[in-house]
Amino acid sequence: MGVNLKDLIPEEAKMVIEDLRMLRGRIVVIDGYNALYQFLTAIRQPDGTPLMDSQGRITSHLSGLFYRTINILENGIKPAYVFDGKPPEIKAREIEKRRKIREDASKKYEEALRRGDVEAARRYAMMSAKLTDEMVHDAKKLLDAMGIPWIQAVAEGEAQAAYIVGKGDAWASASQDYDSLLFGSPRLIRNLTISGRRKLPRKNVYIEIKPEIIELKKLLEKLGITREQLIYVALLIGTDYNPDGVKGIGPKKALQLVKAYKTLDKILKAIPKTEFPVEPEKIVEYFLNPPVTTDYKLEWKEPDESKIREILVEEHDFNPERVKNAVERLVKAYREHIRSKQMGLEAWFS
DNA sequence: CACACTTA
DNA sequence: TAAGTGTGG
Repeated sequence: MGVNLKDLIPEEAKMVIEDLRMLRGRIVVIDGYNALYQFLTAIRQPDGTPLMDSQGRITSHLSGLFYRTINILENGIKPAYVFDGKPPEIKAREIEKRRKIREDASKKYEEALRRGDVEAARRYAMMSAKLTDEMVHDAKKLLDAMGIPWIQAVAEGEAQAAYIVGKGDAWASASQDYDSLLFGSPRLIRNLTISGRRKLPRKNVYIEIKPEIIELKKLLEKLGITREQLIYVALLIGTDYNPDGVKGIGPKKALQLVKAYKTLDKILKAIPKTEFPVEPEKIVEYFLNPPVTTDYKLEWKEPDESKIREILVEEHDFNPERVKNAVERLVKAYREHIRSKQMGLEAWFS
């Protein structure tokens, strides 16, 4: 589930976005896997059943991707999605851990359904949700039809996003996870792909969720550490490459330790008999120099209405009226915020 | 999560 | 205009 830096981010390093239009004209690289997974888990009936077409194929991820992307475009934000490639070898333990969680949740889901506990069923359905290759494939196809660029990462999407933002080809990365900060993304937007109101788990209370920007430079300044040291902190708390972290060390102690001992060598000496599934040096190296591709281009194109209709209405039984309305909004947003601004003089005279 | 519609 | 409800696929 990524690195949990939540309790370490000082208020001063965060900037709450009151209105998405504040990001007008900015290019944002969205972690596609993270976004799709969120839609897949969130867009469900009360008992946990996802949206499905007449052939029983799940469509929750497509619904979320479609409408949310249009929303983002209407606010003048230029989205690009990045998708994970082959997970690195050092992630094996985390992947196995997730598989186990899904498996257990799947059993509990069936049980909950049997005893008629709708709320529990929903929770376990969310936990057992798996994003398949087919779902990702469908999502890419839909993005193509919408004219939205997507990038295939070599390995970690968050690493690729960080690279693109670092190079200045985009303004920020967007994900619920903090990993892109460790990979060096200068700016991370959280809560971009979730709506304004969200139900607190297990409570019948709704809270306002607003997008927020975390600036890496400010974060490091406020914490008084370097990016390398932030990676050490993550290592102590737990990352995808050592999911259990170090026993007995939470965010607070981790930061203390890193500030006290400063170098990885000394930090490791301060926590003797700690075992790591992967050598810590190797994990640090991966965050500092992950495999990325330089072969990408960010280009927005005119949406192709008939292709969109083909995918959503014909293949997946979306309501034609709803899709038509949404495409109208999409085309309008494209013309207002994207085409006009990326047209050079050349296009004007042709 | 988001749309479409209702309610006040 | 804001918030509540039912439903989407």
